Amino acid sequence: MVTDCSECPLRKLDTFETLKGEELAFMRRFKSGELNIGAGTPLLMEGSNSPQLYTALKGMGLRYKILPNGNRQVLNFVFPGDFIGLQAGVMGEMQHSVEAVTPMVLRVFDRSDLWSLFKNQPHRSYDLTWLAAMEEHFLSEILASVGQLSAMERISWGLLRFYKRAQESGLARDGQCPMPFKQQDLADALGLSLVHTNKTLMRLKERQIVSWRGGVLHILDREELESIALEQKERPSVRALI
Amino acid sequence: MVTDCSECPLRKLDTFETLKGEELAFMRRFKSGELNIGAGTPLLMEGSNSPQLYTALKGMGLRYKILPNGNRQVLNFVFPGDFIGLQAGVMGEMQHSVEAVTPMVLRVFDRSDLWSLFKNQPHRSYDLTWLAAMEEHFLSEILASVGQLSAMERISWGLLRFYKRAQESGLARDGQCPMPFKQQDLADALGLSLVHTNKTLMRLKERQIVSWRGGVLHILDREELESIALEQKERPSVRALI
DNA sequence: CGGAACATTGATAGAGCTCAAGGAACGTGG
DNA sequence: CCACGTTCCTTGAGCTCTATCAATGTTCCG
Repeated sequence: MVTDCSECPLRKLDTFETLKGEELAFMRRFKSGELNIGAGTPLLMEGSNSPQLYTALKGMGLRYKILPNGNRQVLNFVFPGDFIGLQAGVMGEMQHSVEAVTPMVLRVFDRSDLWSLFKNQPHRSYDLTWLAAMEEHFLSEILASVGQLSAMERISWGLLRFYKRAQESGLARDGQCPMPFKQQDLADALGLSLVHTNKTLMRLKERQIVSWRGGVLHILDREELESIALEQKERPSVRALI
Repeated sequence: MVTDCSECPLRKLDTFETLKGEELAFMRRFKSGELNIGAGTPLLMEGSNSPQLYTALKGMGLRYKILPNGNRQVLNFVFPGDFIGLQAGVMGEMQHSVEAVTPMVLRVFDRSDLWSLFKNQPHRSYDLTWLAAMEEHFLSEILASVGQLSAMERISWGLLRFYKRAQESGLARDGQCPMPFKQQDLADALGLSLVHTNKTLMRLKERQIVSWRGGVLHILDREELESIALEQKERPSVRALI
């Protein structure tokens, strides 16, 4: 069964208007299919020139870079609703890799349609730029955390951030959300070693601040977690007023 | 004297065509003036909702975030030709601050014109998205370095990257380029302490690999520097083929 | 039941931080 | 032109945090 465009996750961007008839028709032509992949499947590889773009509909994934020394930096976690491959679409080549961590369902777009989108759908192209700016914003937040926080602060920040992201995607309830990643993934995302990540997580568990077992993350003491993570302010959710 | 649009740095993006008459006329209307600021002047503040966008014409600057604990993460260095404020333009609010480090000359654009650009100039709006994707790409490279490299590797990588960037901007010759930043800036960019940054720089100087004095950076042994920085491959410079 | 993948724990070493002080460069005012 | 303050750079000492190494537990699946 193919999800209809009128309920596409990308559309959550439309805060000031819904798709008009003509636009909707365009988007229906734009999409080119749906893709199911298993856990662990690589979706895009660094250096590849994929002819396809994706929107994650279900499941979770991982964006990462492998460095010349073999180390892996996880750039972020892919949630349902995320757009994948904009870089390749716009720059001609992926600068990082993406792989599925759970089974995923993806909406597939044809890259060659991207230019016609810019030509004919200013609203959509504006949304794309907005998306790119958002990703840039999130990356800079991660960079600031990895660059400036201690291990305990980073882990707390990372878990909190993940939870908030899950909330926005409607995946969280009662202070818990799915967390299908490995400790190694979190370590690679925060620039910490696996062992130290584990020990830090242990301390958070002992202190009854979080629990993370069996692929489920519980936030037990959000206030405490926020104070450790140095997080006060909410993330911006306001659209531009143009 | 006002720089003419036909020699605007933004135009270096045009690899497959130059501005046609109509487009050029549009861009001339788009720009709204030129701005001179002194060294140390804050240009945009995190949280501000600036009605202006800028293109750096001359001078250098710094993008950074201040964390709740007072630490500063430098996101990157601003070179001539860089676009400043796209985030605010598209998201409605800056998520980081920008300040001049040398005296700067900036081309000023009016944010309210951005939407008409999307509506009327698909090429320009495509370029903007490309720009945002490029910035995302650079940020992810920095993140990977900060997250995964040792201090010596990071410093080498940072200097090399800076030099390459200067080369692209035409600011480098004979293995040297201007480097008007402080060691503290580099330290904050790479997530290192000032003291350790200094000691690591000293070792690079002793080994005759780089020299950095009086605001000028010399790359003395580029091969060695590249090998320490784990850099082999060139950065991508290919435009999308759409 | 056996093996693979992942999580946990302890011991040890070293990279990088902090503190503290001194030196160099540079602009400013007398 | 020199004294002086400020800013930035440099260096040493000591200590902490985090990485690494090496086992042992645990879970899950074939």
